[in-house]
Amino acid sequence: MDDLAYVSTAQVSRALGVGVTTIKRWVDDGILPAHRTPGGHRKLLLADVLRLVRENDFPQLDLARLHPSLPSGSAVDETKLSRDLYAALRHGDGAAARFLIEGTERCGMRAATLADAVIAPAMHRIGVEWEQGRIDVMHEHRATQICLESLYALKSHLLSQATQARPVAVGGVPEGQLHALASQLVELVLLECGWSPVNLGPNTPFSSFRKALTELRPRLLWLSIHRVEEPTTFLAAYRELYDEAHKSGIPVAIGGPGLTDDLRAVMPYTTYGDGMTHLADFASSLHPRPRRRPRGRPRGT
Amino acid sequence: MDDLAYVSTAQVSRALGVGVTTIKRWVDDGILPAHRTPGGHRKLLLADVLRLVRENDFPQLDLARLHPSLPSGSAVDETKLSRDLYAALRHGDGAAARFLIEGTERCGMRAATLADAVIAPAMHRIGVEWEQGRIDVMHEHRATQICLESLYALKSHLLSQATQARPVAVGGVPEGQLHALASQLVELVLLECGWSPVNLGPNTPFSSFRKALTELRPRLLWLSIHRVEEPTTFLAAYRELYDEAHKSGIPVAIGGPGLTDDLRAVMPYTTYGDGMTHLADFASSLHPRPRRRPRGRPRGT
DNA sequence: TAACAAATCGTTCAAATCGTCCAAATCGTC
DNA sequence: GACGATTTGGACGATTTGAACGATTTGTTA
Repeated sequence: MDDLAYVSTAQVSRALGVGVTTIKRWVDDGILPAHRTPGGHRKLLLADVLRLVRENDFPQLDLARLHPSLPSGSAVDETKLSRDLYAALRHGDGAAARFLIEGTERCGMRAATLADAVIAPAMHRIGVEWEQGRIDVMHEHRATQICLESLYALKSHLLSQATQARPVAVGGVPEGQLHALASQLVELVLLECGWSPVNLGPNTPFSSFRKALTELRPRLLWLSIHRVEEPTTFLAAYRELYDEAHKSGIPVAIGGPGLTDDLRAVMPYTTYGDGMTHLADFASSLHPRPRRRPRGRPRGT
Repeated sequence: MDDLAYVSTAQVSRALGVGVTTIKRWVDDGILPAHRTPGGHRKLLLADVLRLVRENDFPQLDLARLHPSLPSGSAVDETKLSRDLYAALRHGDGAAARFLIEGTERCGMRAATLADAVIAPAMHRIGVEWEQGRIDVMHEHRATQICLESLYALKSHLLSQATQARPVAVGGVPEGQLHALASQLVELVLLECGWSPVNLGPNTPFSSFRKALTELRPRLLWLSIHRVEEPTTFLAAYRELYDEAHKSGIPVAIGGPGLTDDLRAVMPYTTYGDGMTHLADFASSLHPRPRRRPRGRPRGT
């Protein structure tokens, strides 16, 4: 993996839940191997720390803190990540999948990219294998549950950093629709864009969305359409909802594989996107986030 | 955030009202799990301590000494908690609800108690208000989503204490059923009882449960039945599933408001419970956790 | 290149924890 | 209630730990 990853004494001390002085002493006593910079700073090899911690019974508060935040950008191979995630989901390895998905945040990957370039391809492959009869619905459900779990964990992370007043966005999956995964991804993306998403979840009637418009006064409405059973009734109910949103000046973002070209041609909407990246851009344009520049030495932590 | 995940033997001894030597002995006897520093100091995970306090009836003097955020008094008023949770859910205050639900873990409350005495009553009141037309489905969905989110966060906490090999349990909500909340609670309860739950989620066909039996070889199968649309087809499919589980010696635990007395009278099952406390007891009996040796003189023989 | 903030260095020293001993308290059984 | 087995917890010196200090190194910004 990242064989050449160095970590500092402070990082290790935080990860293991002991004091910095103790880490220094362990290095000096030869318990932990370390290299030295010409100036005398200790540089511990990540692999050494992990190995020693696992082999001996060292305390391990949060080994995840040891993983170096890769330089944001092209250093992360999304294709490989997606393939690894697929393999983990295929075998029901929840721990591995969680590690992969939650690791993307540390790598600085955007939630929209995680959705479009990692999770979507992996779940698509699962779906294809299911259609081909090579796996059971069980495997697809298990994979979905594992993804959901990881997404909730990511959301929890983002929520803990939530700060000022955020505009409200409301959305969900209309009635008859079951797939909660997409809506959960939307929630994550909007959260990252500075919104305060209210996910009404799967199987929500159109009337409830209208109710939410008047009660929550959102500045954005999203709908995830996975499949449309009866286009006629769907269209009628949707148009009613859209009209009400339009009257209040609330933009409506729709997406999902249920929106065929034919269907979309007769649907009014503010924006349509076949991916979360599009949604993220649209949401950001509605509510541009203030950005700050870090000062000093923002490495590590 | 979780900076104080590790506690010392002295802290635990003060919190539980026992001597330091006793804590050390418990660790050495494997009653309390702990890591060791290279110097020999024991490092106890706060979560491990809370779990043991929760599962056995350990003395619980003052948990606040373990962590400033813990409540000073050990008496937790579940009724008040449930009422507060209801109010938070009713108004869509996700942050408050999360705080209440996730706080129960720190109070040493068992997951089953959280489910039966806190979440179930609160959601029941929401359901009643909905039936009376005083709130919309929207509010019920929003409340469910908020609960789900908090439960996932709790699960994440429990999962982070990755332990040894655990027996596998499989379960979910059969086809046509949408309520994921109950199945999520089951997952949490089983996790706390030392199992490794695989939740197949809502809307899972009976055939997939059978598939899971042969492929995952679980030692427990759970089914959450929220509503039964067509008793005849339901019964036929269920019986087939039960027979297969029975042949393999896998116990079947069922529960949920969909199981009326009439229905249950013609259903075979290993155990039925109208609450998570019952399930927790049953699961613990199947897979007893390490306990202290019985006192007194060893039996003759 | 110079300036600056943050992180790390080496050192000291008080506090906490270790392992071990043994007496007192507690429990199950007779 | 008496007995024996077991658990408990205080005390001891030896060891480990971690916070504080000023001096130095490191990486970014101007």
